[in-house]
Amino acid sequence: MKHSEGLEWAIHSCALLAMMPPGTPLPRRLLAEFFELPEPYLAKQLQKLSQAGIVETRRGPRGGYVLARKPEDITLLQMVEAIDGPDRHFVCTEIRRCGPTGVAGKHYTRPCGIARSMWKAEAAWRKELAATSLADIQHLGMAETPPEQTAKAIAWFQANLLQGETE
Amino acid sequence: MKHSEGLEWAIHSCALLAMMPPGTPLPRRLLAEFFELPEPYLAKQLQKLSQAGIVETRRGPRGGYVLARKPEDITLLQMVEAIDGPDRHFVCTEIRRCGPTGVAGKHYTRPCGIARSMWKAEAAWRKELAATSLADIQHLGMAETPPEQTAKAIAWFQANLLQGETE
DNA sequence: ATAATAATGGATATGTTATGTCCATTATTA
DNA sequence: TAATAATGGACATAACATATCCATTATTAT
Ligand code: SF4
Ligand code: SF4
Repeated sequence: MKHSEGLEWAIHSCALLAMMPPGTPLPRRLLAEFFELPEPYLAKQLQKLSQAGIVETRRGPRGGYVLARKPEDITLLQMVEAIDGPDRHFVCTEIRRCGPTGVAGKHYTRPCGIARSMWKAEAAWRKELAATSLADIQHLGMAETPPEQTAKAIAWFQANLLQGETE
Repeated sequence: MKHSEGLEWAIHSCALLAMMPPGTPLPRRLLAEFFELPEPYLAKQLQKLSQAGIVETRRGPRGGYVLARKPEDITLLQMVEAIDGPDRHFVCTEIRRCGPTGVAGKHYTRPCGIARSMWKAEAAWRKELAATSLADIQHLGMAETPPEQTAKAIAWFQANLLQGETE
């Protein structure tokens, strides 16, 4: 019971896209290089973000990924569900119809106290995620990160984007 | 990202123990038979519950598992952590020290906005689980389950317990 | 004491999912 | 037209959940 690593990568990618000046798509090659991640696998996560409508893609030269909406309009829940799916974590397998005593099956057809309690807790989790936007995450990060840090990262990307250009 | 099936079994086992009249230990053989689960694997989950101090064990004939505390004093969180462990679901792998730009590593040493937002949501989940007791779960279930259902389950166990006796 | 019951914990096997890689295709731009 | 870049399917590998087995220890009844 832990989140996939791909989720971490996806959120980080979004956070990066959010801090780039608008109108500059980042190709996944640079994203992978920046984080030192395996590019083909990162591609999977970015595809999921794309399918979920969180990022937009530009194909061809000077293409890459851009946020589809403003950071304020992208919630943590949307990113999490894009990668991990919308399914509940606690699954009721009906555990052989809740006991062998025949009658059981008839009456336990609706979710019982166990499932509902677990799902209620998940709802609290989702609510918190839905209340957090990508912009909120940025602000939290800013409070701890010196501004020149952000500038350096942006500069790195712009330099590497240009490199492909001039050669 | 979903809970192990073992968790479902463990909670169900606790719920059963809770509705049994006190002082009657249930051997795992009957628990497994009741739910039609593989006994050796269910044993693993019960061992975890035992190690966590949620159930107590009686070895030998007429032995089995009993709740270690009153249902009001056993929370859902305790059961979940007994099975799935206390670790956080979102793990920060430091993702190559948060970027290649050298400086990054120095400043990002503390959890950033991403990790803290994810962990905040998990805290909400845990809080909800901690606020739910085994007794609460029982009451929720009672509201939907006819009383004769419970009686039948108890009777089934007592009959099977006696069976071993008389032979 | 002895035999039977029952949990324990280590070792091991199997299956499923997450992780990682590769490639042919499509779309876009210079 | 050539180069860039995302897409999606197929595939390989690693990690983990699930499942089984067995020797051991503790307890109770006889
Ligand atoms: S008791 Fe509840 S959680 Fe368990 S199988 Fe039945 S409906 Fe599902
Ligand atoms: S940015 Fe935050 S979540 Fe990501 S690796 Fe750094 S501290 Fe961990």
